[in-house]
Amino acid sequence: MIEAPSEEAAPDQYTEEVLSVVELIPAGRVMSYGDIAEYVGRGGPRQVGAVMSHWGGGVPWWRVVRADGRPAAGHEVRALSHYAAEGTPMRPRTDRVDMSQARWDGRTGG
DNA sequence: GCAATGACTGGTA
DNA sequence: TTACCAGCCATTG
Repeated sequence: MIEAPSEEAAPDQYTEEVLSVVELIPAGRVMSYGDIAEYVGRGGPRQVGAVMSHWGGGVPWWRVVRADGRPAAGHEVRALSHYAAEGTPMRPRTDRVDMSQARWDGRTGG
């Protein structure tokens, strides 16, 4: 169930798709904007980011990072706290996620 | 239709 | 790692 963080207008089906994917990302794993865009099969990474910017407040947005492993702009510190709490594979000496391990393929392992 | 903007992506320096 | 450029898709003015 996706609900708005405030009395804003209801999201479109595309928005529900994106938010739904973000919600099913397991802890300790992440997905890039481009991956989600392909997962839903609609729009592109910019559209996913746009949806997150408006409705990301109701989903584990920190599990959505850029292709480089960097978290959302303006929320890096917030994301870092979650990564440490979920045991997300991070790169040493950097505040970025190890996409080589943290990148979720949309499957729980099988 | 054109120009500007955006929680993006890949290549090059 | 950071900075610049070109490409991509949709929204807004």
